[in-house]
Amino acid sequence: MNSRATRESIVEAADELFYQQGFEHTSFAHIASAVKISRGNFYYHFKAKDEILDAVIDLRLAKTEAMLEKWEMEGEGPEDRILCFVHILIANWAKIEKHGCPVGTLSAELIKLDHVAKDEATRLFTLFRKWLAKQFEELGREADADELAMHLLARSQGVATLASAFRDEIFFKSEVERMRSWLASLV
Amino acid sequence: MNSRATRESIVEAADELFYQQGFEHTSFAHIASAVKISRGNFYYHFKAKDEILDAVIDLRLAKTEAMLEKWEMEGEGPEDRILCFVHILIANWAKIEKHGCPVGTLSAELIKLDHVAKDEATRLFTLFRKWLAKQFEELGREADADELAMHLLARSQGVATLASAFRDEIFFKSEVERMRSWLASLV
DNA sequence: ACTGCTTTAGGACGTTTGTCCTATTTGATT
DNA sequence: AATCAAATAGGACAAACGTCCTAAAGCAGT
Repeated sequence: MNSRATRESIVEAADELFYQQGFEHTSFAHIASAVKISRGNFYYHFKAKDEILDAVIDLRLAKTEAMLEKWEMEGEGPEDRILCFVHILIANWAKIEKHGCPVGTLSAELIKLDHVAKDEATRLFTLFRKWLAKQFEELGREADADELAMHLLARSQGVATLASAFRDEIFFKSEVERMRSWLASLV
Repeated sequence: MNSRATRESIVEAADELFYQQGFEHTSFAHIASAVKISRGNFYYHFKAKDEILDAVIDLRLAKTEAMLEKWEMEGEGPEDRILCFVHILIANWAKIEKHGCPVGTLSAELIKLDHVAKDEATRLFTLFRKWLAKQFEELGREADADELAMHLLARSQGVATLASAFRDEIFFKSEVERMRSWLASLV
């Protein structure tokens, strides 16, 4: 098989498993059996486990960038685009309930492990931060755009954490509604 | 040494280490060297690692209950007491920056591991939830007391997550200020 | 068919993990 | 001083971990 194709299957399987069970708890054997290749073959594509983590983060960064660009096209105005962000929470509720927010939980785990890639993981947050700030600027909030972006980001994180701890969809949806009305109150 | 005293040192060392490096990443050897006892001696006090986790959660539950009771005495009114909650964020900033919120990060890790004790960890959240709801009731918000409690809890979680990812004390304090003015707007 | 590079399989390695076992020490009671 | 349960130390154990090595298979271009 093509080297690139195998590499991509590894990264995608690792991406999924890191999200579902965490980075540290996911072993090479686990990824190998998911991709259906031998353990030894790994080291042809990656020199170490940390390299897979880097590749996974890069993949997530790329996917996120693509998603944000899509919203940039779709949303008719800045408020509309920010609502796109709020609505991924609802769209991904089933996964969030089971495994939390993919950005927040990875970042938290790497911070706890004091892993070298923890700042790389934070870049995922930065992507959303910058994008949201841009929307708030276009909304006429040049002065506090970044502050508002961080505020919304923080609320999403909190909602994801608590909703998955309590497995409470009612709370989840009521908080999303709260964010919408908060957003409406800004305009 | 007294059996109880040793047991307590183990639990306290484990509590600290679980917070600093996570439950899974902390090994028996690590706890043992912190308490300065032999690895083998562990199994006189605990049958398995999970039992230490249970003991750690129980310890945190007890400490939290004591703290909430203290606030119940100290705070002059419900608003004052809720402010006590908000202010632990500031008081614990140094630790939060390094290791996140002790409640949220443990809960998130156990959820990710799909660990049997994950619901036990959620009880820590429940403690704060019930206590906050009680304060909001006394504030005259009987109708939506629990919703407000969860809202405040979620915001604290989000702030802790983001502040530790970005190591940003400015954002941290501005969000705490935001919570205070939100609280004031309720009265 | 042959060659040479790419890709894979499978096992060996040294460590570390949680767990268990047994011998020894400690300390209170007689 | 003798006794005995409580408490500890230290090593043995299999399993799992990340890593490395080598031989074989796949697959082009000639």
